[in-house]
Amino acid sequence: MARANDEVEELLLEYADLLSILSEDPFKPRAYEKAARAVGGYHADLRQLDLKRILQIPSVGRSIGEKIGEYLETGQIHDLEQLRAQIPPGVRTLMSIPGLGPKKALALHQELRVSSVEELVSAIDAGAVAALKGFGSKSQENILRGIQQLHESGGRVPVNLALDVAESLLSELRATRGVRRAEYAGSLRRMAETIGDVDLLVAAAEKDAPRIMDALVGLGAVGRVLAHGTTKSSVVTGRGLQVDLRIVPIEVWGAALVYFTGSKAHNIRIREIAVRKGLKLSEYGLFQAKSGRLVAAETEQEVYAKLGLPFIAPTLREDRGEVEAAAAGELPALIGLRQIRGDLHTHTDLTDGLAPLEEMLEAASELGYSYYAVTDHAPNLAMQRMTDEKVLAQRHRLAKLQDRYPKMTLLHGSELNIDPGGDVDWPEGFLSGFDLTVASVHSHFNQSREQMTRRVIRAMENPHVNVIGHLTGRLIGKRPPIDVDLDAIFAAAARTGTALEINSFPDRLDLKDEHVLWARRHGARFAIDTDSHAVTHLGVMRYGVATAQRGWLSKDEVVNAWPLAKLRKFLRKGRT
DNA sequence: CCCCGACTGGGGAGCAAGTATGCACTTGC
Repeated sequence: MARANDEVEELLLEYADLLSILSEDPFKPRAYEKAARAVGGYHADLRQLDLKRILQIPSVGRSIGEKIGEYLETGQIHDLEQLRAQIPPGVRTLMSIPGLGPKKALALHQELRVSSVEELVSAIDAGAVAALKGFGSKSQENILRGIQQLHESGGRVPVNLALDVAESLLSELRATRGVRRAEYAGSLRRMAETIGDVDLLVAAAEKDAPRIMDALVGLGAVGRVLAHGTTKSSVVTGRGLQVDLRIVPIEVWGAALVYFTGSKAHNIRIREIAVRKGLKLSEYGLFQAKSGRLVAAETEQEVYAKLGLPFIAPTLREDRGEVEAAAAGELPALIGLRQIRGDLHTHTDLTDGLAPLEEMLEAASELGYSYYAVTDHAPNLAMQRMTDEKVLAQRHRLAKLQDRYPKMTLLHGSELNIDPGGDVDWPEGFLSGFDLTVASVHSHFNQSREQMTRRVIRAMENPHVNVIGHLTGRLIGKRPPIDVDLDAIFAAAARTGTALEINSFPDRLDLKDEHVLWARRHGARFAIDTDSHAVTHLGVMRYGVATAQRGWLSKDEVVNAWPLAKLRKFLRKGRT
């Protein structure tokens, strides 16, 4: 994705890392990190901004602003090149090994001339690392394990997998004597798209803590124990996922939950508010800075309230402006799973789904939906072997099945294929026979940015295309997103009355949270769909809803949270 | 380095665990 913001974000992060290795001042790299995130998450494209406007981006001051300007003009940053000349790229990679920070990475580079992961392994094998001050045999073991872990998974797993692990561990912990409460926190509670490690939080009395920790490390799913303390332990599951457990007194449950849910950036932000109010916030509570008197700790609501803020939903806690919005009383009324009235993108075994129509409908009706769209693939995706006759027969069958579901309106649709030129299956006359259509890119992913953008916009301009399915086509960890001008597409979506899908599949999550945030600024509408190919898939809706929450959506912006009449009007796209 | 509230400089989150070291430093959250 060639958005200048993303490029600059990456360069600033690299600059921050190199500074943290070379510089004594810890605040300097932190300033670059903060600016990097601010630029990456900024709504406007850097290339459209002059220096004056760039300086208006929060956390970007004179020095960083000039570097951004230099990059936009010349394609590189002189100061960064200088740092790169001092530190080989491999040294930065060393810092991604768990247990190795900037100080130790620098020591390895300076003392042993180690500048890559491979060289580090050789140095350990040769016994050179053991001779180094600050490294012992245990450090070496940890480093070697860290390298292995790094190679195995890139370190992160899809959110659904982490959730499964967390829920099964929690149910065992909750059955342990002395456990008053047990929840997951961290990026999982914020429902980030991938999870690096699972954070579990348990409330228990101090005397029970050692036994609970022993219970955790003894669980069947636990493979390796990284740390085993009385209030804090870390283990790795058999499948390589790290799980951290903290035990806190029940009296400070709320403060601890806030703290361990994060994000780090959100915590720093609310801590700053505390400091300004003469308070001190930690995982043990909110205190008067001077007297040390406890102000709040039992519930998250109390902690936020004493900071002068309403409760902020975990999915918003990314320091994307939620603290400011909360302070101003302008938090969105977030969409919730219960507000979803139907699914608008699903398949059956008529094409590549696994379950017959009847089974899908039965499962959908059990979810309490008030409408449900069947959208099997259209003929142009040849491998699906769809024909006009088959799809018309399905429509007839669906109409007959409607009698069984007095509370759920059955909608007949299709997932159309957007061809390289932006055309879709079937002429207008045939398309008008559907209640709705979803149109998606399924091939020719490598078109130029211009072609791809034109292609998608052309599809949106079709009066019979209602939803753009999984816009970027990414498969997390497998296939990169297509290269398109998202800004132009989001604007066209709003203009043409075409909904943007939030595909709920955990390996897609497409649009992703940042795109949702971006698209809603254009006034776009969204459809949170499961793209179900089996009965069990209908349940992934929760991940799409979480993504929508992370994109600040309220039900007004989500077409499948609308009553049927309002949805139908939207689907007409201004046609009469 | 950025931000803020000043007016030329101060503060930036704070804690536990682990490791190596001899009570301090690094890392990670």
